[in-house]
Amino acid sequence: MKMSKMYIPTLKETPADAEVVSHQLMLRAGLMRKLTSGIYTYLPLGYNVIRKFEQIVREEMNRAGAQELLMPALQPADLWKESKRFDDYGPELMKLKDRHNRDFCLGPTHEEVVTDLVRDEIRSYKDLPLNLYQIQTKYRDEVRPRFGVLRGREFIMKDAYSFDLDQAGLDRSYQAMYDAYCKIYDRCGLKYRTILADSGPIGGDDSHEFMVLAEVGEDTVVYCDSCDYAANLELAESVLKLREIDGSDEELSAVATPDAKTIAQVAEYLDVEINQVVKSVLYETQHGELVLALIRGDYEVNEVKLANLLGVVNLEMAGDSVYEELNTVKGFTGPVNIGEVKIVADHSVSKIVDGVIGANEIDQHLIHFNFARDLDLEDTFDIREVKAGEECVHCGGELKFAEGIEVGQVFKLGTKYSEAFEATYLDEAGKSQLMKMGCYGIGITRTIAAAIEQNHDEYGIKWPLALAPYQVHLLPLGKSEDVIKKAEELYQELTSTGIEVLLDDRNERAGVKFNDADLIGCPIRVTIGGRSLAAGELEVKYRQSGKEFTISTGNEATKIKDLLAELA
RNA sequence: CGGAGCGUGGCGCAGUUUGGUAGCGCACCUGCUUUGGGAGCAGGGGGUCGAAGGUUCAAAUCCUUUCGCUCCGACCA
Repeated sequence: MKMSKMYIPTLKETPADAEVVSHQLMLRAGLMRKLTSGIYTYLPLGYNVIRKFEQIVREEMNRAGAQELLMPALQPADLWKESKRFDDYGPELMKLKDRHNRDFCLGPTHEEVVTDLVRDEIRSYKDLPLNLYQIQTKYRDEVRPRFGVLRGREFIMKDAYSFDLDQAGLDRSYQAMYDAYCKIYDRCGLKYRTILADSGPIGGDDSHEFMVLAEVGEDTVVYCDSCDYAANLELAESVLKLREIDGSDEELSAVATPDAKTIAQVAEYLDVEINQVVKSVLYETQHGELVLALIRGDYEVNEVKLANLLGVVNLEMAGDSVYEELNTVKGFTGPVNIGEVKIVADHSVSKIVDGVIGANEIDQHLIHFNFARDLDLEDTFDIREVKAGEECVHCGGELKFAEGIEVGQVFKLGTKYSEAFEATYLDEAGKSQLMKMGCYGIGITRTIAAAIEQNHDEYGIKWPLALAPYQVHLLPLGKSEDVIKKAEELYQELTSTGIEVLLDDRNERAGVKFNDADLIGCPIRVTIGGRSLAAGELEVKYRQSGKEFTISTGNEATKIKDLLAELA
C-alpha cells in the first residue's frame, strides 16, 4: 500500500487521555480513534492488524474442527430470562427496549443463542460432537471502561461453543481448544501463561485463562517459582500455617476497646498478636442473605472464594442498615450473639483458643474466644486470599505475583445451559441425554493491545511478524528519480510475490519517515537513499532487534523474501 | 456507585484566582529556500471557550444546573 493514498493519521504528541502504552501507541500509530468512552473506530491500519489476528484464529479453529458461523448481537431478553442470566449477569449486560417496549440486550457472550439453536437442530448422537464459533463484536456495559481497548464496552471477540455426548467427549473438545489456543498465541509470538481460573457468571467446572504477562495487567496471577502451578488470585491456594496457641480456658468476657475499630488497633490496644484477633466481615448476597465471614486477623477474605462457596454470583459488603437491623456496630462485629446470620469460617480460625472477637456493641470486644467451644460450626473453609511469599500447596515452593492481561479463556460448562434450555439428543438406545457443553473465548482487540504492551519501545510498536499490518516498510528518501524509480520497482516486485509492503511515497523529509516507520513498527524497514543506492546498496533495519545492515542491489525482492523467512 | 481532575480551532495546552472585544506550539493552506532522524522564513484559514440558565454595562473567567471525558477505588473477562 502506498502511504500517500492511505489514511494513517499518526500523532506526534501523546494523547492526554491515554494512560497505558498500548492505548497511547494505538492512537499515535493511527490504528484507531475513540468515539466515546470504551468504544473505538478501527482505522485502516488497525483493522489490518485485527484481520491478521482473526485469520490466525480462524486457521487454528478450523484446524481443530470448529466451524465458523455468525450469530446476532441483538438478542431477545426472553432467552436470557430462560437461563436466569438476564438478572444474574447483572448491570454488565447492555439492555435495551424496542418500540413495543420489549426487552432486548446486546450480547456479551452467546451461550443462550447457540444453545437455543442447537436444541432445535440437533436430535441425534450422530450429529455430535459439534463445535461452532464466531468472530463478532460484543457488548458489555462496563462500570469503568479503561486502558483503551483492554477494557472496552464494545470489543471484538472470538467465541466458540462445543457440544458433546459425554464427559469424555467434552474433555477431548476442551483439550483441542486448549491446544489450539496455545498454537494461536505461539504464532503471534506472545509470552503467555495458562492459569486455573474462576468461571465467574458464565458458570461451569474447569476453566483456564490464557494470560499475557505485562506491566499493566488487570488480573493478578499467582504462580509458583518452582513448579508449574499458576492461578488467578481469585482462586489461588497456599499452604496455611496454623499457629498453635496455648490458650487459657477462661470464659468469654467483654472488655472495653474504645475507638479500636481495625484489627491492628484492637491488637495494639489489647496487646495481643494480630493473628489472635478474628476478623468478622459482614456480607449480603444478591438474594439478601446475610453472611458473616470469619478469618484470622492477618488475612483477607477472598470474596470470589466466598461467593463460590455460597453458590451465589454477587456478594457485597453489608450496608449500614444491615448493621442497625442486626443490632451490631461496624468495627465491633463478632460471631457470638449476632442473630440471624449465616457464619462462614476460614480454616485459619479453626485452631484459635484464646482469640479476640467483636462484641456487637460499640467500643466492646470479647476476649478468651475459643472457636471450637464458643461456636457451633460443623466445618471451616478456604475463603482466604493468598499473599505473595506463601508456600505452594503442590511443591512447597514460593508463590509469586505477576500482572497479566487475560486474552483467552476456556470453560467446561457441563450441562448448565443444556439443562436450562433442554438441549438433548437421543443416544444409541433411543434415550434422551443432555449435551455436555464447553465454551471458549479469545479477546481479539484485547490481544492486539496485549501484543503492543509486550512489544514496544520509546519510539513505537515492534510488531511480531504474524500480526504486523505490513511486513516490509519501504522508505525512499529524497526526490532523486533513481530512488523513486527503484522504490516503485521494488514495491511492485515484492507486492506481486505476495509480500505486504507499505511504501512511504509521501513528500516528507527523512526524519518524518523514519519516525513514522518506528511508530508504526513494521518488522523490516528498507531504506532507499540516493547515496547508498548509487553505491549499489539498500539499507535494512529490523524493528524488533534493531539490527541494521545493507543488501546489494539486484534481486532485492528475493533477498528480502529470504530475510522474512528468517524472521518467521 | 464513592473520591479526584479535566472540557478553550484537528491535537497538546495557556488564559479563569483579580470579569473588559480569545492566545501559544504542532497540524493545515500559499510562496520561497531546505532535503538521511519530526526543517527555516514570510503570508493565510479555522474556535457558539462542552451545554443550558442566571448575575453584570460587559462572562472562557462569577453563580446554579446539566452532559461528557480521564484517573484512583469498588466491580469485572
